[in-house]
Amino acid sequence: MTNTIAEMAAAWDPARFEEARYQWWEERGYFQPRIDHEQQPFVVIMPPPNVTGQLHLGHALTASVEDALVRWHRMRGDPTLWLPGTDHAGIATQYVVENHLASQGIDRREIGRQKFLEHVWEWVREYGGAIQNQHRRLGASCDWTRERFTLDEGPSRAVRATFVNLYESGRIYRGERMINWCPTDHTALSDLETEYEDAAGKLWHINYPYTDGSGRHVTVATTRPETYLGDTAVAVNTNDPRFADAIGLTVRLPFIDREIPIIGDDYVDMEFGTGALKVTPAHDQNDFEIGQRHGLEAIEVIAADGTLNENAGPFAGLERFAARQSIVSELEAAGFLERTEEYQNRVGRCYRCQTIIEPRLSIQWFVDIAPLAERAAEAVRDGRIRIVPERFTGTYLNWMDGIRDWCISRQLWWGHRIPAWFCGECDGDRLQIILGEAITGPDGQPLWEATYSQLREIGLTPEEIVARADRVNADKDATPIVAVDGPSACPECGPAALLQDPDVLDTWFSSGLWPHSTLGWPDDAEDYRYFHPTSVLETGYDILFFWVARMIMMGLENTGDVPFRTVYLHGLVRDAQRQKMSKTRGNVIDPLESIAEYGTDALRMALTIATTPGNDLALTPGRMEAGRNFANKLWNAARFVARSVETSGAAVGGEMPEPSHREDRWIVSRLNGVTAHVNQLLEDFQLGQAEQVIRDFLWDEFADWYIELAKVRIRNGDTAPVAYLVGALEQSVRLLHPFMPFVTEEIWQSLVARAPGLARGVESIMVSAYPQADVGDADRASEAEVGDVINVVRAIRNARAEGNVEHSRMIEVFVDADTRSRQAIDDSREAIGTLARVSSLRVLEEDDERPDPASVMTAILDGVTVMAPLAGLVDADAERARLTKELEETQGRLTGLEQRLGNEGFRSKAPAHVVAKEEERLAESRQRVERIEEQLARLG
RNA sequence: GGGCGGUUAGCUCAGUUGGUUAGAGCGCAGCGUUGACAUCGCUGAGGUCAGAGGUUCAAAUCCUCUAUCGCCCACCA
Repeated sequence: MTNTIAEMAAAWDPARFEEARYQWWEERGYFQPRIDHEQQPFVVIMPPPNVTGQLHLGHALTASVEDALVRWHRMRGDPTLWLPGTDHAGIATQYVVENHLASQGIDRREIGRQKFLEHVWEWVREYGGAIQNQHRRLGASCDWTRERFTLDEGPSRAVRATFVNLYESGRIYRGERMINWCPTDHTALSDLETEYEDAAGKLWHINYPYTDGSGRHVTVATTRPETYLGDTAVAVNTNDPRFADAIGLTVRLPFIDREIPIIGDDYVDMEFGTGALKVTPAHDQNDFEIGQRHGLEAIEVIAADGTLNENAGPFAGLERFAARQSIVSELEAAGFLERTEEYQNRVGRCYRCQTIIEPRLSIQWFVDIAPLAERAAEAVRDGRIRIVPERFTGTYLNWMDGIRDWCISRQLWWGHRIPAWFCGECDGDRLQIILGEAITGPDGQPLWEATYSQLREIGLTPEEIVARADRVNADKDATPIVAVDGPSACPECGPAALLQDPDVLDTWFSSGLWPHSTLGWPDDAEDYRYFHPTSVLETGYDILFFWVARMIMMGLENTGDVPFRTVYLHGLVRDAQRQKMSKTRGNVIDPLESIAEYGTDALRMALTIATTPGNDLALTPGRMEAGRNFANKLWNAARFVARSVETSGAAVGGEMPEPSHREDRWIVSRLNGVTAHVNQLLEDFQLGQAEQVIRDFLWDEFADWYIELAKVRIRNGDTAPVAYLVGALEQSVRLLHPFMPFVTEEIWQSLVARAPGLARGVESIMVSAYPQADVGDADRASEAEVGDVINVVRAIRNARAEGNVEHSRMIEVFVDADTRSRQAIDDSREAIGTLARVSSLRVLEEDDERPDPASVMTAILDGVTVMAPLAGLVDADAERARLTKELEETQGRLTGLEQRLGNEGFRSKAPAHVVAKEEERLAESRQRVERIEEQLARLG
C-alpha cells in the first residue's frame, strides 16, 4: 500500500490505514485459526461486554492486552483462537430498555412479557453492532466467524444442560430463603450484586412494654424502626444478668398490639445497644436464623415494591422510608421512643441501580456452591490454574473458603428462563396462576388470578389454562420438573398442563459457562475438543469473583477440566485524577475519540506500556501523546530506511549478512539482546516491560545512534549499513507488532516492497515469524567499543553545550584512549566528527604532546579522556573546579568499592561474577582518578 | 473486624528470584530548522525509593512496626 517514498508522508496517519488494513487482514482469514492436532492451540475467550453497551477504556485495555498475547502466539506459529462475544446482561439491559419505554409512557407490566422481550430484541438489534465495530477499530484480531452471544441457541442450551445436571445431582435447589431484594428492579440479587457502603444513620431506642402489667418495658435498639411491625420476638443473651428474669415473658408491640416473647439467644451481643435485640425474621438474615432456631413466625411487612403491606396495620401503604419517618414520630409522640443516637452503619445497594436493598424472604433457586468451590479452590492451589499477579490467589482462595449459596433466580424477563415446569394436575393448589387477561369469575366479577385448581373448577381445560396463564407462582412445596428441552409430559400424570417457572437465571450463570459453552459444549463439537481448555483468561481484577471464580467452578463441574490455564488480571483504568471512570462522574473517555485523535496504536501503547498486571493506571493525555509521538518517530525512521534502500541501490535479501563493520556488529548484537529479552518478558506475562524494551531500543539505539552512524557511511558510498538498517528495523517491527499492529504492518509492507526477500513467503507481518534470539550470541566487544564511541560523542556535545559553542562552529578534539577504545574511536572518527561537529579529531599516541590543559575542556570517561580546546572559552578556574568536583565523586565511589572488595564477607559470599564486576569497576575508577589527578596537576 | 495493594523526579508510572552511579514518558531550563522526523534533535537540572528498626558482605527490593491513601471481604442490631 505504501510503495513509494512519496506515499510515505512525513507523518504517520492512522486514519489513512487502519480501517482498510483491518479488512485486508480479515479477508485473508488471518483471524481464524487452523485446527492442527499436531500442535497445541493458544486460546483466549474474550470477556463478553454488554451487548447493547458501549466500549469504555477498560474494554480497550482488555482488547489491547489480549490482542498482544494473541498476535504474539499467532506469530509464534500456534494455532490461535481469540473468540469474541457479547453478554445479554440481564438486569442492566432490562433496566435500560424499561427506562426507555417508560420515557415513552410504556409500562412493561402493561405490555406483558412477550411484547417487552420483543422491544429488548429490537434494542439489541439496534445497538448490538457497536461493540463489534469498536473492537475492529481497536485492531482486535478476533475470529468473528465464531462470535457468540449468551442468548444464542448453543450457549443457551449449555445453560439449560448445566441447570439440569446440577439439579439432578442435588446441587441446585429451590427454597424459601432470605435474599437481597431490589425494590426498583423487582428482583432477587446475589450477595455479590449487593454493594455495601457506610452511611450516616441513627440508632433508635424503642420501648416495648411488658404484658405483665408491671408498667416496665424492655428497650431495643434498631437502625430500622419500620421493621418493628414484623417483630416476632425480642432476643437477649442467655448470660446477660440484666435480662435473667425476662426470658419467657412477653412484651407488646406499640400500636399493633402484638404480643411477642422474650427469648434467649447467644447471637445477641451484650455490649451492643441495650442488649436486647428486636427480631424480625422476615426482613433480616440474622433475625431469620434466630427465628429458625426458636420456631418464630416470619411476618412480612415490606412488599416487593418497597411499600408496607397489610401487616403494617396503620402504616400500610407507606413507602418504607416514609414509613420510617412516620413510625418514629408516632412512637415518639406516644412515648415509646426512649432516645435516638447518631450511628454509622452499612447499607446494601443494588449494584445496578443503587437502590437500597431490602432483605426479604422469598422462594428462589440456589446453587449449593460449597462443593463446587472446594474443587475450584483446589485447581488454583495445586497450580492447574495460575493467577497473574500471584497476590490475587490469596484473595480468590479466601473467597472460596467462606462462600455462601448462590441465589441464581431473577425476577426478570430478559435472560435465560429457568428450565423448570410445574404440573397443574399434580400441584393444582400450589400454583397461583396470573392470567394474561381477566376471565369472568364464578361470582361474575373479573378474575385475574387463581390457583390452578380453582381455574379447573371454573371449567377451564388444562390447555386453556396454559394458554391464558401469564405467569405462575408456585409455592415452596410444589415439585418442579426440570428438563433441558422442556418436558412434553409430567412424569406422574402424563400429558398435562405444564407451566414454566417465570424467573430467569442470573446473568453470571451463563457467563460462568463461557469458555466451554462458546466452543460447543455440551455437544461433542470439534472446536470444543480442540480448543478447550483455553489458555489465558484475561480480565480486570474487579470481576474475579463475579466471573472468573464462577467459570472455574462451572468449568470443572461441566467439563471435568479447568477452563483455562492462566488468569491474567489487569488493573482498572482511571482518569488523570485517578478517579474511577463512570457515567455519573462524567469522566468517561470514549476509546473511539482517543483513536480519532491519536490513532489506535497510540491508544494501545498508552494503555499498556510500562504497566504491570493488577495495578491501576491513570490514563493521561500525555500517555497518549507519547504513543502517537513514538508511532510517528518510528514511521519516520522507516521513511529514512526505505529511502536509503532506494537511493543506495543496495540489494537487500531476506536475512542480514554476517556483519563485519563494528557498528553493524553492534546493532545486530543489540537487536539480538533485545529480542531475547522481549521473548523472555513475554513468556513471563510482563507485557508492559517488553513493550518498553522494544520502544527504547527503537528510539534510543536504532534511531538515535545506528541511523545517524549509518548516514555517515552511506554518504561515503558504503552501502553495507543498508542491509542492517532494513534488517534491524524489520525484525524490530515484528517484535513490536503485537502491541502496535497498524504502524508496524505499514512499515513492514514498505520494507518488503523494497526487499521482497524479507517477506519469507508470507504476505503480512501478522503471520510472519516472531523473532527469536539467543543471548549467547551477544558481541560484547562491539557493544563496548561502540559504547565508547557514543560516549565520546556525548562528551564532546556536552562540552560544546557547556561552553556555549555555537552550532555552526566546528571544533578540534583530542582523545586519549586506552587500547580497547582507541581503534574504535579511530575507525569512527568521521562519525564522531559529524555527530559532534568536530573538524579534526586526534587520537593521541603514548608520546604525543597533550594540549595545554588551561585552554581545554576535559571530560574523563571510563578508559577515555576527551579534550576540547576551546580558544577563549575555557576558564581555567572553572575547569579546575569542575574537575575537582568530579575527582571527589570518583574518589567517593572508589572508596566504596575498596571497602566492599576489602570486606572478606563480600569476597567469600557474593557470587564470582559480582565480585569480578566490582573489581573491574575498581580498576576503572582508579584509572579515572589517576587521570583526573594528572589533568589537575597539569592545570597547576 | 480480617485481608490486599499503593507510597520511587513537579506529574503519570517502570524497576520479578537482593548485586554497577535507581530509570522512562510528560513537564522544566538552555541550545538547535543542513533532506527520516519540530508529533523532532542536542545538552542539562531534578530522587536520603513514605518513616523507623531489623536481616545480610550487599536492601527501592526480604522481615517487623508506624504513617498515609485506596481496594476487597465480613451476619453485630
